[in-house]
Amino acid sequence: MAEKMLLIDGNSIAFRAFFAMHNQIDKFTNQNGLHTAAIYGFKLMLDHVLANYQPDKALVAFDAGKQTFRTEMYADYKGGRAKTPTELTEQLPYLHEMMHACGIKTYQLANYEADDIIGTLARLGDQAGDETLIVTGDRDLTQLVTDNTTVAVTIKGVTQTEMYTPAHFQEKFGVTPTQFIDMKALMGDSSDNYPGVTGIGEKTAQKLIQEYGSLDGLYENIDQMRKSKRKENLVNEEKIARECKDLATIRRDAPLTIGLDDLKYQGVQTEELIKFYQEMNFKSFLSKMNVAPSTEEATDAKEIAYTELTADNLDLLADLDHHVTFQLEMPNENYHLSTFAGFVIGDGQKWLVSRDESLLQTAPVKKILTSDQYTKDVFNAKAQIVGLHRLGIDLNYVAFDLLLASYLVDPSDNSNDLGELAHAHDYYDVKSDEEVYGKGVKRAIPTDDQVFFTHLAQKARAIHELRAPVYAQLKEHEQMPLYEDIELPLTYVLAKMEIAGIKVNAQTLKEMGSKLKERLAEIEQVIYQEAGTEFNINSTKQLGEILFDKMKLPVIKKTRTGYSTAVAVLEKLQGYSPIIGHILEYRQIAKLQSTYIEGLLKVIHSSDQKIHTRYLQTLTATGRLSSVDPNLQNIPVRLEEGRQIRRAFVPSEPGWKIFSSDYSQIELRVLAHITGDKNLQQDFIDGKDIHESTARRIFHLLPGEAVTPDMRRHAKAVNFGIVYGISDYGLSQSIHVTRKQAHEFIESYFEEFPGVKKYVTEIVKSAHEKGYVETLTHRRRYLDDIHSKNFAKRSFAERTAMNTPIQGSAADIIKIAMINMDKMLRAHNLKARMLLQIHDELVFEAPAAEIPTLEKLVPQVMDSAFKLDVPLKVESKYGDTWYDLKK
DNA sequence: GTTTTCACG
DNA sequence: ACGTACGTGAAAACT
Repeated sequence: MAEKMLLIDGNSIAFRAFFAMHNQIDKFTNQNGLHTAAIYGFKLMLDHVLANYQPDKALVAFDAGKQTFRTEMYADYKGGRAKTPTELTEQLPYLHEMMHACGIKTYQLANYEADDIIGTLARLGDQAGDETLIVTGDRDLTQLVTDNTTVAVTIKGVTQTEMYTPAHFQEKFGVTPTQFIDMKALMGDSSDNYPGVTGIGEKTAQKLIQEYGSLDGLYENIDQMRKSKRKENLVNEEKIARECKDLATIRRDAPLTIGLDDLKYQGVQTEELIKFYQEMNFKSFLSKMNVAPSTEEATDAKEIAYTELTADNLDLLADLDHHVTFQLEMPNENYHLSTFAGFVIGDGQKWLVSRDESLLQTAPVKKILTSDQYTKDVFNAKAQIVGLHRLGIDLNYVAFDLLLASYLVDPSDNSNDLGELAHAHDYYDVKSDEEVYGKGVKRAIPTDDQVFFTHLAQKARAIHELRAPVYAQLKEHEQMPLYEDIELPLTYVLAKMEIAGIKVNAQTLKEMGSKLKERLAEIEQVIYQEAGTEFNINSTKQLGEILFDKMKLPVIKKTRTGYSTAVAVLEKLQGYSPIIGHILEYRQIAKLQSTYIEGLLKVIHSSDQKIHTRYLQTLTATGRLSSVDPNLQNIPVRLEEGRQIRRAFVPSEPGWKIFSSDYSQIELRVLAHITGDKNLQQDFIDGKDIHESTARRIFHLLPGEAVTPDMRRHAKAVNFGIVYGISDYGLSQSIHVTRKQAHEFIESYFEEFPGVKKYVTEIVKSAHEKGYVETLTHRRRYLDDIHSKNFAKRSFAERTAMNTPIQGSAADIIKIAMINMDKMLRAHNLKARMLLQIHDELVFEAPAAEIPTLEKLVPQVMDSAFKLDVPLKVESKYGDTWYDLKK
């Protein structure tokens, strides 16, 4: 029977793995100072391949040493290569050890390279009718491709590969795998250090082989070739070419001492692998296997005692300490709708668990959750508040929220899973939900009490035990005020907003929907006419074929997978055909229809005709909120057609209005404050139109001269660019000027605003030194790529270093305003409710009679949220729907 | 599950 | 020369 064989080029994969992880090389060492990055990367690759390929036979081939038959033939073969770093060579013996633990044979053969071992085995496999996959970091091995042998070459990192089949090979190189060897004979190989024929590179070699079929064919017909320097070289260097062909050819008849029968894949030897991981200090692999990192800790770490709480033993609650850990378990991440699976409550000594959420409504439990006599530690307080609210319980006096606090310590640690987050804190005595509940369709709460209750108790224990270390980190980062005075109080405010929800008129949406549907059908027909065929307009692939293959429109931009058909591209094609305009119109309407009409209709709660979004408080890298299920922070506003959607958002009570206040230019004001730039500050203090005054400065206008609309537009783009971490390229794209002009705008800006220039230099320098940047409230973001050798990655990190303090500080300010606003509404006994936050805007609903109060109060609270060196400006509007807002 | 596109600040 | 504007979420197509 045909079997599947996996052949791995050990040295080249180790090499790739080592350099893929090179920028983190110091992170990967074990207890004995052994470097382990290549071993780690190798295992990532291996797991990836095994999961996707599932071989019956497997082998990792290694080079035996520097001396091979090739170096005998040609002394300089692979000469001139830098010495392999010892940090890599020291890892090779352990790779053999790891492969053994993985149940995979390793092999090397004196005088031969790994390539030849693989070539020979692949031939044997072909003859036996096996299917073979070769994994390598070296493109040379693609010459082994046949109908039964596929070669996977790593692209970047180690898990991404490019699969070479005969067809793909042909497409890529325009020749067959065998012909490719002849190409190499002509063009040589600089990394293996053999020369080929003088003056012939890849393109010429390809052309010649395509023309003559092979090296032999070329030399048989060389007399007919017209006289040229190239012909002269080919004739003079025939011997070299033939030698190079020999060097380039991978042997398929190496004298192996093993055969196919020796390659059976044995599967993982679990105990051996665990021991190996522990020796290598591979914590993440260990935690995936549910094993603690070191042998001592591994013993019985998972054991935990718990008691099942029932209606009959509620008196146990009275014995609890007054500082408890609590978790209401909701299997669905949307806590507005999730079922309840059970809960755990305890104090570090004793853990009480139950599947019966109705026990929460009994007096003793309810007292603990609501009373100021008990402080509560939880994971995701907002989810707990909303979930308990649905059970009629007002959770209060939360002290520690593991999710929220961890996010402040490092916002990139933003897993919503308690187990995963604990693992990130090097705490392993708890599993992730995915491990216990499964994923996809198989996800389910375990029916086995032991399994479920253990998981619940372990989660609670993890919260309890991580409190001290996480608090310590918050203190070290000077983030206690951010946590205690901003994020934790904000959680209650957000919970209140989510619970309140916003009323949406389904009828309005449906009516708009049917009109849009008609228009879509019309435009669709027109497009089919213009294209001369029917196709799926939503498919970028099909659309690309129509526009660029069939209609031969010029290709403006390509994506990784094909033609780009994005708006910017289509706009450039406007003049070529009326179809472009129709496609743009179709896109716009289709977007409204699918995302906003149908999307919003799906999430209106039937019980109250409201939409209850969830704000994610622990997701963004900058400290902004995000909004999901649905996203209410991207409801259309810029174009009138889309803006109409807002007509459906209405007050939830008769006689009420929608009221909204937004910060004007908050990010530029924050920029003026943080940079201390006197010119920028003065413009804000003087209450100027900031884009206009920027234009005035950067275009050096005299007092009487007018700012043209174009000048203002350009200045506005420069201002945006400054906030984003400007680059001349980015600016040139946004305002359609040359890169040189964009560069001049930026230079001029920096001359006029020297404080901003100084800030840009200093924040990047500081980010390099510290590895992170901070906002006004000590919110922190780490920039791992700031030290990258990769220009693109490093540049991105540098722009981020500029942008994050600005975007993040603006987020801090509105968060403070929200907390203060919530207090004010209560202090003034107002019925008004805060419903939405859209980064620089707060949306309320309120009785008409309260509008005058809000018009004074909201701007007052928002203005004074944070004292900057420049004034904050707030503008308010109100109306009968979210669409109808007027000043 | 990933890619492309497009809605928002 | 490199290769992009900063931060998000959702839908649809494709693999």
